[in-house]
Amino acid sequence: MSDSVQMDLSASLEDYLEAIFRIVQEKSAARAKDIGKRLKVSRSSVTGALHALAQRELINYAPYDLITLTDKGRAVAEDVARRHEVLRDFFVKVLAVGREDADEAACKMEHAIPDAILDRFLDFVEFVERCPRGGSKWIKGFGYYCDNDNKTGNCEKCVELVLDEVRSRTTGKAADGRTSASLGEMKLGEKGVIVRISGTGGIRRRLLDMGATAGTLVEVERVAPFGDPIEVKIKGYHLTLRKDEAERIAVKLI
Amino acid sequence: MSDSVQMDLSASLEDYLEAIFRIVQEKSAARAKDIGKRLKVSRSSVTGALHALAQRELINYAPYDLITLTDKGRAVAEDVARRHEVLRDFFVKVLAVGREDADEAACKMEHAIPDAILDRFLDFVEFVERCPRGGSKWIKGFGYYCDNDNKTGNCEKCVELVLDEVRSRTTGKAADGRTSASLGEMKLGEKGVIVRISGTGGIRRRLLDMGATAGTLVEVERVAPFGDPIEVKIKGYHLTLRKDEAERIAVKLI
DNA sequence: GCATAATGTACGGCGTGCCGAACATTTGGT
DNA sequence: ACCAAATGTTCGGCACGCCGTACATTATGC
Repeated sequence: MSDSVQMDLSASLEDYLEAIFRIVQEKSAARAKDIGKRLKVSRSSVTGALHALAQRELINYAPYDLITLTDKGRAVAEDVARRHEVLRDFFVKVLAVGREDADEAACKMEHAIPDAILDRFLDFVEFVERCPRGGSKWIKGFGYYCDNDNKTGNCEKCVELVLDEVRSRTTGKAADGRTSASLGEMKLGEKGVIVRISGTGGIRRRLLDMGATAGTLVEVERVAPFGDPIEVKIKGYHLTLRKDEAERIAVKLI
Repeated sequence: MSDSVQMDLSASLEDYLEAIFRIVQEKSAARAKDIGKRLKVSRSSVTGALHALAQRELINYAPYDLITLTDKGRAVAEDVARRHEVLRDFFVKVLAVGREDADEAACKMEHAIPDAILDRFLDFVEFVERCPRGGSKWIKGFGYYCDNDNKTGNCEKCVELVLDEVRSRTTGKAADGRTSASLGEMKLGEKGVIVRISGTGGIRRRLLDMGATAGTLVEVERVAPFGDPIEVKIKGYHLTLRKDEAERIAVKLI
C-alpha cells in the first residue's frame, strides 16, 4: 500500500543507510567518522556496515573514498526516512509529544512498525489535520475513512466529507481568500485537498501509485524561485513536480 | 511514570518471558515445546533462553522439570504484557485496526516503544473512551489533558471535564440507571471514573503509584462469585482488589 | 616535501540468538 | 516392567553486530 521498496535490511543497516542519507543531505559527502558519531558506534563498525551496504549495491563505496548513495540506496533510505517522519509527525501532532522525544522514539520504532500500522498513523494525522472539528463523529469518522474510502482509492464519500469540512470552516482559507486552485498556484506552506488530476503522464501514475487520489491532503514544502519546480508532501512522500505538471492537479485550498 | 519494573532484558528474552506468562495463564504449566511453538524457534533455542532467564531469577527452572515464573519474573512479564495490551488497545480502539493485525503489530513494537510514548498511547485511548463527543476541543483537549492534568496527578480540571461529559451523555449509564457507586458495587464490564479514594492503606498507595488518581477510568474485568475479589483494569494495569478495599473507592459510572 | 595528525581499514575476539544433530530423560502404552 | 515416542538438553556451528588494537592511507601544517 505505502511502501514501494523493501530490501529486507536489518534494523542496524537501515540505521546506517538513514544516517548516510541525512549526512549527505547536510554536507553532500559522508565520512565514516560522521556516521560513527551519529550512530554512536566505532569507526571499525562503520567499515563493516559499509561493506554490507556496498555488497547490496545501496552505496557507492571504495576504500578511503567518500561515500554516496546509489539510486537504489537513496530509494531505500527515503523510505526509512519517511517512516521516521510519519511516526514523528504522529507523536507530535496527535500525541502532543515534544519534538525531541518524538524523534528519539521514532528512531527506535521505525524498524519495528508494520506498514499497515504506519499507514494508519499517517492517515490519522491527515484526518486530524483535515477534520479538526469533527464533533462526535470524529473517531467513528476516522474508522469509516480507513475502512471504506482509502481502500477503494476512489474516495468519493471522502471528498464530499472533506469538502464539507472545508466549506464549513470559517478560518483556514488561504491568506488571500482563494479557495480553489491548481497545485502550481499554491504558495509555500499552503495545504489543499486534491480534487482532480488531469494529466495523463508519469505524474498521474506516480501520484496514483502512492495512493494520492482525489481527497488526498497535499502540502507545499518548497518552491523554487520561479515556482518551478515545486516540492510537495503527499501521504508522507516528498515529491518534486515541474510547474506544468503541478498545474494539471486541481485542489481545494484548506 | 508507568513502569515499575525494568530488568534490561533483550527483546528476545522478553518474548520468552511473555510466552511463558501466557502459557502458564492458559495451562498452568509451561513446557519447552509449547514455548518453542509459540515463538517459532527450536527446542534447543528454548533451553538456552531458559538458562538465561533462570540466571536472572525470573523463572523457576530445573532440567526436565516444569517451568513457572518467580514473583520477579511474573512482575516483568506482566509489564511486558501490559505494554502489548496498551499498544493493541490503541491500534484497535483508535486506529481501527483488526484485532489480529493489532496483536501482531503490538508483538513487534512492544520492545521498541519508550515508556513516555506508551503512556501517551494509553492516555489517548482513555481520552477517547471518556470523551467521545468532545467536538472541536477533541484534540486540543487531549494535549491539555496530557500536559496539565496528568502531570499534576491532581487532575481537578480533568475530573470536572469528565463529569460534565458523563452528565451530558444520554446513554451509557449503568443498566439500572445508577450513576455513582463504589467500585465494590460495580458489575462485570461496567466502567467508571474514580472520584475519591478513601482508604489509607496499601491499596491507596498502589493506586497512586500507578497514576490512578481521581479522574482515572476504571473497568471491571472479572468478579468472583461473591464479589470478592474483584479484578479491575486501571491505566493498563490489571489489579485485584478485595471487596472492602474496592468499597473505599468512589466512582461515577459511565 | 615531509612529518605528524586525522581518518579509514583489517583482524581477532566477544556476546547474542538461532539452528541441527546427537544424546538424555520422561511419558505412555502394553 | 519395559520399550518406543515424545520431550528436553548439550554441543558445535553459524550469522550478526559490536569493539579495540594494530596497521594503512590521506590530510594538514610547516
